[in-house]
Amino acid sequence: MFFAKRQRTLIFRVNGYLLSLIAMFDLLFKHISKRVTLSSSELEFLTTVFIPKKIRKKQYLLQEGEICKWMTFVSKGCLRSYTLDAEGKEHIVQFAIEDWWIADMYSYLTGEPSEYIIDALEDSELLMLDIKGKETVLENIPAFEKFLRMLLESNHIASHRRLHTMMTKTAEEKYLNFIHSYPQIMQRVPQHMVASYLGISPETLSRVRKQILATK
Amino acid sequence: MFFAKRQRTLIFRVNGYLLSLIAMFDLLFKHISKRVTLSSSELEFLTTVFIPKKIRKKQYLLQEGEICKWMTFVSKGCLRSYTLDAEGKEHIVQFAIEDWWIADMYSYLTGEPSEYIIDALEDSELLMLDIKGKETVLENIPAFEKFLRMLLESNHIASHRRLHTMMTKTAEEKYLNFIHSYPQIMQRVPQHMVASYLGISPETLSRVRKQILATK
DNA sequence: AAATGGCATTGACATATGTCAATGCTCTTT
DNA sequence: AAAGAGCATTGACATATGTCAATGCCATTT
Repeated sequence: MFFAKRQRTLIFRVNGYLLSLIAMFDLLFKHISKRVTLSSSELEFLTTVFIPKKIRKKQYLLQEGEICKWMTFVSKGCLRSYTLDAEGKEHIVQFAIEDWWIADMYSYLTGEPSEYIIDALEDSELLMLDIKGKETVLENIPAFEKFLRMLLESNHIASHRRLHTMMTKTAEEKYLNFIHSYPQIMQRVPQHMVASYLGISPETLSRVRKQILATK
Repeated sequence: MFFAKRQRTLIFRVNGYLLSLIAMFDLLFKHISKRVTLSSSELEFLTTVFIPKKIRKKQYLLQEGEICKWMTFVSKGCLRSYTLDAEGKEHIVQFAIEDWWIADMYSYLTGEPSEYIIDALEDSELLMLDIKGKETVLENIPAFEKFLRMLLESNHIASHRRLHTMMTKTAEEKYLNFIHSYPQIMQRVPQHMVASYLGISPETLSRVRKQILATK
Protein backbone atom coordinates (compact mmCIF):
# COMPACT_ATOMS: atom_id res chain seq x y z
CA MET A 1 0.00 0.00 0.00
CA PHE A 2 2.73 2.43 0.99
CA PHE A 3 4.70 1.42 -2.04
CA ALA A 4 1.84 1.77 -4.44
CA LYS A 5 1.12 5.24 -3.18
CA ARG A 6 4.74 6.33 -3.49
CA GLN A 7 4.84 5.01 -6.99
CA ARG A 8 1.72 6.82 -8.04
CA THR A 9 3.08 10.04 -6.62
CA LEU A 10 6.32 9.49 -8.47
CA ILE A 11 4.53 8.90 -11.72
CA PHE A 12 2.51 12.05 -11.25
CA ARG A 13 5.69 13.95 -10.61
CA VAL A 14 7.39 12.56 -13.68
CA ASN A 15 4.33 13.23 -15.78
CA GLY A 16 4.05 16.75 -14.45
CA TYR A 17 7.69 17.35 -15.18
CA LEU A 18 7.43 16.02 -18.71
CA LEU A 19 4.34 18.05 -19.42
CA SER A 20 6.03 21.21 -18.24
CA LEU A 21 9.11 20.38 -20.33
CA ILE A 22 6.94 19.94 -23.38
CA ALA A 23 5.29 23.30 -22.79
CA MET A 24 8.67 25.01 -22.38
CA PHE A 25 10.07 23.65 -25.62
CA ASP A 26 6.82 24.27 -27.39
CA LEU A 27 7.18 27.98 -26.72
CA LEU A 28 10.78 27.93 -27.91
CA PHE A 29 9.77 26.14 -31.10
CA LYS A 30 7.06 28.69 -31.80
CA HIS A 31 9.51 31.46 -31.06
CA ILE A 32 12.01 30.12 -33.57
CA SER A 33 9.35 29.28 -36.15
CA LYS A 34 8.36 32.93 -36.31
CA ARG A 35 11.62 33.50 -38.15
CA VAL A 36 12.80 30.25 -39.75
CA THR A 37 11.40 26.82 -40.51
CA LEU A 38 13.06 23.83 -38.88
CA SER A 39 12.39 20.14 -39.58
CA SER A 40 10.99 18.03 -36.78
CA SER A 41 14.33 16.26 -36.37
CA GLU A 42 16.03 19.62 -36.04
CA LEU A 43 13.52 20.66 -33.40
CA GLU A 44 14.13 17.40 -31.61
CA PHE A 45 17.84 18.07 -31.71
CA LEU A 46 17.28 21.35 -29.92
CA THR A 47 15.78 19.50 -26.95
CA THR A 48 19.09 17.71 -26.49
CA VAL A 49 21.08 20.95 -26.38
CA PHE A 50 19.01 23.44 -24.41
CA ILE A 51 19.15 22.86 -20.67
CA PRO A 52 15.81 23.35 -18.92
CA LYS A 53 15.92 25.01 -15.54
CA LYS A 54 13.41 26.28 -13.03
CA ILE A 55 14.36 29.19 -10.88
CA ARG A 56 12.60 30.72 -7.89
CA LYS A 57 11.81 34.37 -7.37
CA LYS A 58 14.83 36.31 -6.05
CA GLN A 59 17.30 33.63 -7.12
CA TYR A 60 20.35 34.67 -9.09
CA LEU A 61 20.99 33.42 -12.58
CA LEU A 62 24.21 35.41 -12.87
CA GLN A 63 26.17 37.17 -10.17
CA GLU A 64 28.56 40.07 -10.57
CA GLY A 65 32.04 38.88 -11.48
CA GLU A 66 30.88 35.53 -12.80
CA ILE A 67 31.27 34.61 -16.43
CA CYS A 68 27.93 34.52 -18.22
CA LYS A 69 27.81 30.97 -19.50
CA TRP A 70 24.29 31.01 -20.87
CA MET A 71 22.00 32.60 -23.37
CA THR A 72 18.69 32.11 -21.62
CA PHE A 73 15.28 31.82 -23.22
CA VAL A 74 12.47 32.59 -20.80
CA SER A 75 9.55 30.24 -21.29
CA LYS A 76 7.75 31.36 -18.15
CA GLY A 77 8.20 34.04 -15.52
CA CYS A 78 10.18 37.25 -15.41
CA LEU A 79 13.85 38.12 -14.95
CA ARG A 80 15.91 41.26 -15.01
CA SER A 81 19.55 42.18 -15.58
CA TYR A 82 21.08 45.10 -13.76
CA THR A 83 24.32 46.67 -12.56
CA LEU A 84 25.36 48.20 -9.29
CA ASP A 85 27.08 51.57 -9.54
CA ALA A 86 29.79 52.95 -7.25
CA GLU A 87 27.17 53.99 -4.69
CA GLY A 88 25.59 50.54 -4.78
CA LYS A 89 22.51 51.74 -6.62
CA GLU A 90 20.80 49.38 -9.05
CA HIS A 91 20.44 50.22 -12.72
CA ILE A 92 18.14 47.86 -14.55
CA VAL A 93 19.26 47.15 -18.09
CA GLN A 94 16.62 44.72 -19.21
CA PHE A 95 13.51 42.85 -18.23
CA ALA A 96 12.80 39.48 -19.82
CA ILE A 97 9.44 37.78 -19.77
CA GLU A 98 8.08 34.78 -21.67
CA ASP A 99 9.36 34.53 -25.24
CA TRP A 100 12.37 36.77 -24.59
CA TRP A 101 16.06 36.11 -24.18
CA ILE A 102 18.36 37.35 -21.47
CA ALA A 103 22.14 37.23 -21.13
CA ASP A 104 25.18 39.41 -20.77
CA MET A 105 26.31 38.94 -24.35
CA TYR A 106 29.61 40.66 -23.73
CA SER A 107 30.62 38.19 -21.06
CA TYR A 108 29.04 35.30 -22.95
CA LEU A 109 30.97 35.96 -26.12
CA THR A 110 34.29 37.11 -24.70
CA GLY A 111 34.48 34.94 -21.58
CA GLU A 112 35.24 38.03 -19.50
CA PRO A 113 33.65 38.33 -16.04
CA SER A 114 30.31 40.08 -16.09
CA GLU A 115 29.52 43.42 -14.51
CA TYR A 116 25.87 42.53 -14.59
CA ILE A 117 23.56 40.64 -12.29
CA ILE A 118 20.62 38.61 -13.51
CA ASP A 119 17.93 37.47 -11.11
CA ALA A 120 14.36 36.28 -11.14
CA LEU A 121 11.48 38.61 -10.35
CA GLU A 122 9.02 35.70 -10.45
CA ASP A 123 9.32 31.93 -10.28
CA SER A 124 10.47 31.19 -13.79
CA GLU A 125 11.15 28.46 -16.31
CA LEU A 126 14.16 28.74 -18.53
CA LEU A 127 15.82 27.07 -21.49
CA MET A 128 19.53 27.70 -21.44
CA LEU A 129 22.13 27.47 -24.18
CA ASP A 130 25.83 27.58 -23.40
CA ILE A 131 28.55 28.48 -25.91
CA LYS A 132 29.30 24.86 -26.66
CA GLY A 133 25.62 24.19 -27.21
CA LYS A 134 25.29 27.23 -29.42
CA GLU A 135 28.18 26.05 -31.57
CA THR A 136 26.70 22.57 -31.81
CA VAL A 137 23.38 23.99 -32.91
CA LEU A 138 25.04 26.26 -35.48
CA GLU A 139 26.94 23.29 -36.90
CA ASN A 140 23.94 20.98 -37.06
CA ILE A 141 21.13 23.36 -37.97
CA PRO A 142 22.14 25.78 -40.72
CA ALA A 143 18.92 27.76 -40.40
CA PHE A 144 19.79 28.56 -36.81
CA GLU A 145 22.47 30.92 -38.02
CA LYS A 146 19.80 32.80 -39.89
CA PHE A 147 17.51 32.71 -36.88
CA LEU A 148 20.19 34.23 -34.65
CA ARG A 149 21.01 36.85 -37.22
CA MET A 150 17.37 37.88 -37.48
CA LEU A 151 16.95 37.87 -33.71
CA LEU A 152 19.95 40.17 -33.43
CA GLU A 153 18.56 42.42 -36.14
CA SER A 154 15.35 42.89 -34.16
CA ASN A 155 17.40 43.50 -31.08
CA HIS A 156 19.49 46.05 -32.88
CA ILE A 157 16.42 48.00 -33.89
CA ALA A 158 14.99 47.86 -30.39
CA SER A 159 18.26 49.02 -28.80
CA HIS A 160 18.46 51.97 -31.15
CA ARG A 161 14.94 52.98 -30.38
CA ARG A 162 15.49 52.70 -26.65
CA LEU A 163 18.69 54.68 -26.82
CA HIS A 164 16.93 57.36 -28.76
CA THR A 165 14.12 57.76 -26.23
CA MET A 166 16.61 57.71 -23.36
CA MET A 167 18.55 60.53 -24.96
CA THR A 168 15.82 62.77 -26.19
CA LYS A 169 12.71 62.28 -24.09
CA THR A 170 11.53 63.68 -20.77
CA ALA A 171 10.74 61.45 -17.81
CA GLU A 172 7.05 61.63 -18.67
CA GLU A 173 7.59 60.68 -22.30
CA LYS A 174 9.81 57.78 -21.29
CA TYR A 175 7.13 56.49 -18.98
CA LEU A 176 4.30 56.85 -21.50
CA ASN A 177 6.47 55.17 -24.05
CA PHE A 178 7.17 52.30 -21.68
CA ILE A 179 3.58 51.57 -20.72
CA HIS A 180 2.69 51.73 -24.37
CA SER A 181 5.43 49.32 -25.41
CA TYR A 182 5.34 46.95 -22.45
CA PRO A 183 1.99 47.12 -20.67
CA GLN A 184 2.44 43.55 -19.38
CA ILE A 185 5.70 44.38 -17.66
CA MET A 186 4.29 47.47 -16.01
CA GLN A 187 1.73 45.22 -14.32
CA ARG A 188 4.22 42.63 -13.18
CA VAL A 189 7.19 44.45 -11.73
CA PRO A 190 7.42 46.99 -8.89
CA GLN A 191 7.22 50.58 -10.00
CA HIS A 192 10.64 51.52 -8.67
CA MET A 193 12.16 48.92 -10.98
CA VAL A 194 10.47 50.48 -13.96
CA ALA A 195 11.92 53.79 -12.82
CA SER A 196 15.35 52.22 -12.69
CA TYR A 197 14.87 50.79 -16.18
CA LEU A 198 13.85 54.23 -17.45
CA GLY A 199 16.82 55.87 -15.79
CA ILE A 200 14.75 58.08 -13.52
CA SER A 201 14.23 58.11 -9.74
CA PRO A 202 11.24 56.33 -8.18
CA GLU A 203 10.06 59.68 -6.80
CA THR A 204 10.08 61.26 -10.23
CA LEU A 205 8.15 58.35 -11.68
CA SER A 206 5.58 58.65 -8.92
CA ARG A 207 5.16 62.36 -9.65
CA VAL A 208 4.96 61.79 -13.36
CA ARG A 209 2.16 59.29 -12.87
CA LYS A 210 0.29 61.66 -10.59
CA GLN A 211 0.67 64.41 -13.15
CA ILE A 212 -0.63 62.21 -15.94
CA LEU A 213 -3.67 61.16 -13.91
CA ALA A 214 -4.43 64.79 -13.09
CA THR A 215 -4.38 66.03 -16.69
CA LYS A 216 -6.73 63.45 -18.15
CA MET B 1 47.92 66.23 -80.20
CA PHE B 2 44.70 67.33 -78.64
CA PHE B 3 43.35 63.83 -78.95
CA ALA B 4 46.39 62.18 -77.52
CA LYS B 5 46.23 64.48 -74.50
CA ARG B 6 42.56 63.79 -73.92
CA GLN B 7 43.18 60.10 -74.15
CA ARG B 8 46.01 60.17 -71.66
CA THR B 9 43.85 62.13 -69.25
CA LEU B 10 41.07 59.64 -69.71
CA ILE B 11 43.34 56.74 -69.02
CA PHE B 12 44.64 58.43 -65.92
CA ARG B 13 41.08 58.95 -64.77
CA VAL B 14 40.11 55.37 -65.41
CA ASN B 15 43.24 54.13 -63.72
CA GLY B 16 42.65 56.40 -60.76
CA TYR B 17 39.10 55.23 -60.49
CA LEU B 18 40.10 51.58 -60.65
CA LEU B 19 42.79 52.05 -58.07
CA SER B 20 40.39 53.74 -55.71
CA LEU B 21 37.84 50.97 -56.29
CA ILE B 22 40.44 48.39 -55.46
CA ALA B 23 41.32 50.19 -52.26
CA MET B 24 37.65 50.43 -51.26
CA PHE B 25 37.01 46.73 -51.72
CA ASP B 26 40.30 45.87 -50.14
CA LEU B 27 39.16 47.48 -46.89
CA LEU B 28 35.81 45.67 -47.09
CA PHE B 29 37.61 42.35 -47.63
CA LYS B 30 39.84 42.92 -44.65
CA HIS B 31 36.83 43.94 -42.61
CA ILE B 32 35.01 40.72 -43.43
CA SER B 33 38.11 38.58 -43.05
CA LYS B 34 38.40 39.64 -39.42
CA ARG B 35 35.36 37.46 -38.77
CA VAL B 36 35.07 34.80 -41.47
CA THR B 37 37.19 33.38 -44.28
CA LEU B 38 35.91 33.76 -47.82
CA SER B 39 37.35 32.19 -50.98
CA SER B 40 38.73 34.50 -53.65
CA SER B 41 35.77 33.73 -55.90
CA GLU B 42 33.44 34.68 -53.08
CA LEU B 43 35.31 37.93 -52.57
CA GLU B 44 35.08 38.57 -56.29
CA PHE B 45 31.37 37.97 -56.13
CA LEU B 46 31.05 40.68 -53.52
CA THR B 47 32.44 43.22 -55.99
CA THR B 48 29.49 42.51 -58.27
CA VAL B 49 26.93 43.17 -55.55
CA PHE B 50 28.19 46.12 -53.54
CA ILE B 51 27.67 49.45 -55.26
CA PRO B 52 30.57 51.86 -54.91
CA LYS B 53 29.68 55.48 -54.39
CA LYS B 54 31.53 58.69 -53.65
CA ILE B 55 29.78 61.35 -51.71
CA ARG B 56 30.78 64.91 -50.96
CA LYS B 57 30.76 66.60 -47.57
CA LYS B 58 27.27 67.80 -46.58
CA GLN B 59 25.52 65.58 -49.11
CA TYR B 60 22.63 63.47 -47.95
CA LEU B 61 22.73 59.70 -48.13
CA LEU B 62 19.26 59.37 -46.60
CA GLN B 63 16.65 62.04 -46.05
CA GLU B 64 13.85 62.03 -43.52
CA GLY B 65 10.80 60.19 -44.85
CA GLU B 66 12.75 58.21 -47.43
CA ILE B 67 13.05 54.45 -47.22
CA CYS B 68 16.55 53.39 -46.28
CA LYS B 69 17.52 51.18 -49.21
CA TRP B 70 21.14 50.59 -48.27
CA MET B 71 23.42 49.14 -45.69
CA THR B 72 26.47 51.26 -46.23
CA PHE B 73 30.06 50.32 -45.52
CA VAL B 74 32.32 53.35 -45.16
CA SER B 75 35.67 52.78 -46.81
CA LYS B 76 36.76 56.37 -46.48
CA GLY B 77 35.45 59.52 -44.85
CA CYS B 78 32.91 60.16 -42.14
CA LEU B 79 29.11 60.15 -41.97
CA ARG B 80 26.51 60.59 -39.29
CA SER B 81 22.90 59.61 -38.75
CA TYR B 82 20.60 61.86 -36.77
CA THR B 83 16.99 62.83 -36.12
CA LEU B 84 15.24 66.13 -35.83
CA ASP B 85 12.96 66.54 -32.83
CA ALA B 86 9.75 68.56 -32.60
CA GLU B 87 11.74 71.76 -32.05
CA GLY B 88 13.94 71.01 -35.04
CA LYS B 89 16.97 70.19 -32.93
CA GLU B 90 19.41 67.56 -34.17
CA HIS B 91 20.11 64.41 -32.19
CA ILE B 92 23.04 62.46 -33.55
CA VAL B 93 22.57 58.72 -33.25
CA GLN B 94 25.76 57.47 -34.82
CA PHE B 95 29.00 58.45 -36.45
CA ALA B 96 30.55 56.15 -39.02
CA ILE B 97 34.15 56.38 -40.20
CA GLU B 98 36.28 53.98 -42.24
CA ASP B 99 35.60 50.31 -41.53
CA TRP B 100 32.15 50.99 -40.04
CA TRP B 101 28.63 50.49 -41.30
CA ILE B 102 25.78 52.94 -41.29
CA ALA B 103 22.07 52.51 -42.02
CA ASP B 104 18.65 52.88 -40.51
CA MET B 105 18.16 49.18 -40.00
CA TYR B 106 14.53 49.63 -39.03
CA SER B 107 13.64 51.25 -42.32
CA TYR B 108 16.00 48.96 -44.25
CA LEU B 109 14.44 45.79 -42.89
CA THR B 110 10.80 46.83 -42.71
CA GLY B 111 10.61 49.11 -45.73
CA GLU B 112 8.96 51.80 -43.60
CA PRO B 113 9.98 55.43 -44.16
CA SER B 114 12.90 56.50 -42.05
CA GLU B 115 12.83 59.07 -39.27
CA TYR B 116 16.55 59.46 -39.60
CA ILE B 117 18.83 61.51 -41.77
CA ILE B 118 22.24 60.35 -42.90
CA ASP B 119 24.73 62.80 -44.35
CA ALA B 120 28.46 63.11 -44.96
CA LEU B 121 30.69 65.07 -42.62
CA GLU B 122 33.64 64.61 -44.97
CA ASP B 123 34.05 63.66 -48.62
CA SER B 124 33.55 59.92 -48.39
CA GLU B 125 33.76 56.64 -50.26
CA LEU B 126 31.09 54.06 -49.71
CA LEU B 127 30.20 50.51 -50.61
CA MET B 128 26.48 50.02 -50.53
CA LEU B 129 24.38 46.89 -50.25
CA ASP B 130 20.64 46.94 -50.91
CA ILE B 131 18.17 44.34 -49.66
CA LYS B 132 18.24 42.44 -52.92
CA GLY B 133 22.02 42.43 -52.85
CA LYS B 134 22.06 41.29 -49.27
CA GLU B 135 19.78 38.39 -50.12
CA THR B 136 21.91 37.46 -53.09
CA VAL B 137 25.02 37.46 -50.96
CA LEU B 138 23.33 35.38 -48.27
CA GLU B 139 22.25 32.84 -50.89
CA ASN B 140 25.62 32.60 -52.59
CA ILE B 141 28.03 32.95 -49.69
CA PRO B 142 26.97 30.85 -46.70
CA ALA B 143 29.68 32.33 -44.48
CA PHE B 144 28.19 35.77 -44.99
CA GLU B 145 25.31 34.79 -42.75
CA LYS B 146 27.80 34.07 -40.01
CA PHE B 147 29.63 37.31 -40.72
CA LEU B 148 26.44 39.33 -40.39
CA ARG B 149 25.48 37.50 -37.22
CA MET B 150 28.86 38.24 -35.67
CA LEU B 151 28.76 41.86 -36.79
CA LEU B 152 25.37 42.21 -35.14
CA GLU B 153 26.67 40.57 -31.98
CA SER B 154 29.43 43.16 -31.70
CA ASN B 155 26.89 45.84 -32.38
CA HIS B 156 24.62 44.50 -29.71
CA ILE B 157 27.37 44.65 -27.13
CA ALA B 158 28.31 48.19 -28.15
CA SER B 159 24.69 49.38 -28.01
CA HIS B 160 24.26 47.98 -24.53
CA ARG B 161 27.39 49.66 -23.34
CA ARG B 162 26.37 52.98 -24.84
CA LEU B 163 22.90 52.76 -23.36
CA HIS B 164 24.40 52.04 -19.99
CA THR B 165 26.69 55.05 -20.01
CA MET B 166 23.87 57.27 -21.31
CA MET B 167 21.68 56.21 -18.43
CA THR B 168 24.08 56.20 -15.55
CA LYS B 169 26.91 58.62 -16.23
CA THR B 170 27.33 62.36 -15.80
CA ALA B 171 28.12 64.65 -18.72
CA GLU B 172 31.79 64.58 -17.75
CA GLU B 173 31.94 60.81 -17.60
CA LYS B 174 30.19 60.50 -20.94
CA TYR B 175 32.72 62.81 -22.52
CA LEU B 176 35.74 61.09 -20.99
CA ASN B 177 34.32 57.80 -22.08
CA PHE B 178 33.85 59.09 -25.61
CA ILE B 179 37.35 60.45 -26.11
CA HIS B 180 38.70 57.22 -24.70
CA SER B 181 36.63 55.05 -27.01
CA TYR B 182 36.75 57.19 -30.16
CA PRO B 183 39.73 59.54 -30.09
CA GLN B 184 39.79 59.66 -33.91
CA ILE B 185 36.22 60.89 -34.11
CA MET B 186 36.77 63.59 -31.52
CA GLN B 187 39.45 65.03 -33.80
CA ARG B 188 37.37 64.90 -36.93
CA VAL B 189 33.93 66.22 -36.10
CA PRO B 190 32.84 69.55 -34.61
CA GLN B 191 32.50 69.57 -30.87
CA HIS B 192 28.82 70.43 -30.88
CA MET B 193 28.15 67.24 -32.82
CA VAL B 194 29.91 65.21 -30.18
CA ALA B 195 27.72 66.96 -27.62
CA SER B 196 24.67 65.97 -29.61
CA TYR B 197 25.89 62.38 -29.81
CA LEU B 198 26.40 62.35 -26.05
CA GLY B 199 22.97 63.82 -25.42
CA ILE B 200 24.25 66.99 -23.77
CA SER B 201 24.23 70.63 -24.85
CA PRO B 202 27.26 72.16 -26.59
CA GLU B 203 27.58 74.62 -23.72
CA THR B 204 27.73 71.84 -21.16
CA LEU B 205 30.37 70.02 -23.18
CA SER B 206 32.42 73.18 -23.40
CA ARG B 207 32.24 73.63 -19.62
CA VAL B 208 33.05 70.02 -18.96
CA ARG B 209 36.17 70.29 -21.09
CA LYS B 210 37.25 73.45 -19.31
CA GLN B 211 36.69 71.76 -15.98
CA ILE B 212 38.78 68.75 -17.01
CA LEU B 213 41.65 70.92 -18.22
CA ALA B 214 41.61 72.89 -14.95
CA THR B 215 41.84 69.84 -12.68
CA LYS B 216 44.79 68.16 -14.35
C1' DA C 1 -4.08 40.01 15.85
C1' DA C 2 0.40 41.95 15.74
C1' DA C 3 4.58 42.80 13.57
C1' DT C 4 7.40 43.41 9.74
C1' DG C 5 9.22 44.67 5.29
C1' DG C 6 8.62 46.41 0.86
C1' DC C 7 6.70 49.88 -1.51
C1' DA C 8 4.46 54.30 -3.29
C1' DT C 9 3.70 58.87 -2.16
C1' DT C 10 4.68 63.55 -0.75
C1' DG C 11 7.18 67.79 0.70
C1' DA C 12 11.34 70.56 1.10
C1' DC C 13 15.43 71.39 -0.82
C1' DA C 14 19.80 70.70 -3.79
C1' DT C 15 22.00 70.45 -8.17
C1' DA C 16 23.30 69.17 -12.78
C1' DT C 17 22.24 70.54 -16.98
C1' DG C 18 19.66 73.28 -20.33
C1' DT C 19 18.50 77.85 -22.43
C1' DC C 20 19.39 82.36 -24.05
C1' DA C 21 22.33 85.90 -25.44
C1' DA C 22 26.68 88.06 -26.23
C1' DT C 23 31.54 87.77 -27.64
C1' DG C 24 35.33 86.66 -30.22
C1' DC C 25 37.96 83.35 -32.89
C1' DT C 26 39.19 81.06 -37.28
C1' DC C 27 38.61 79.75 -41.81
C1' DT C 28 36.59 80.30 -46.20
C1' DT C 29 34.66 83.06 -49.68
C1' DT C 30 34.31 87.21 -52.05
C1' DA D 1 41.61 93.12 -47.35
C1' DA D 2 36.80 92.58 -46.08
C1' DA D 3 32.89 90.04 -45.04
C1' DG D 4 30.53 86.28 -43.41
C1' DA D 5 29.62 81.69 -41.63
C1' DG D 6 30.36 78.35 -38.37
C1' DC D 7 31.89 77.42 -34.12
C1' DA D 8 33.54 77.43 -29.07
C1' DT D 9 33.30 79.94 -25.02
C1' DT D 10 31.27 82.43 -21.20
C1' DG D 11 27.84 84.53 -18.00
C1' DA D 12 23.20 84.90 -16.11
C1' DC D 13 19.32 82.56 -15.29
C1' DA D 14 15.64 78.73 -15.61
C1' DT D 15 14.14 74.16 -14.79
C1' DA D 16 13.77 69.22 -14.75
C1' DT D 17 15.10 65.86 -12.01
C1' DG D 18 17.56 63.96 -8.03
C1' DT D 19 18.10 63.49 -2.94
C1' DC D 20 16.63 63.07 1.70
C1' DA D 21 13.33 62.22 5.06
C1' DA D 22 8.79 61.27 6.77
C1' DT D 23 4.33 58.96 6.27
C1' DG D 24 1.16 55.57 5.46
C1' DC D 25 -0.49 51.55 2.92
C1' DC D 26 -0.68 46.72 1.92
C1' DA D 27 0.57 42.01 2.01
C1' DT D 28 3.00 38.45 4.15
C1' DT D 29 4.80 36.26 8.14
C1' DT D 30 4.76 35.15 12.89
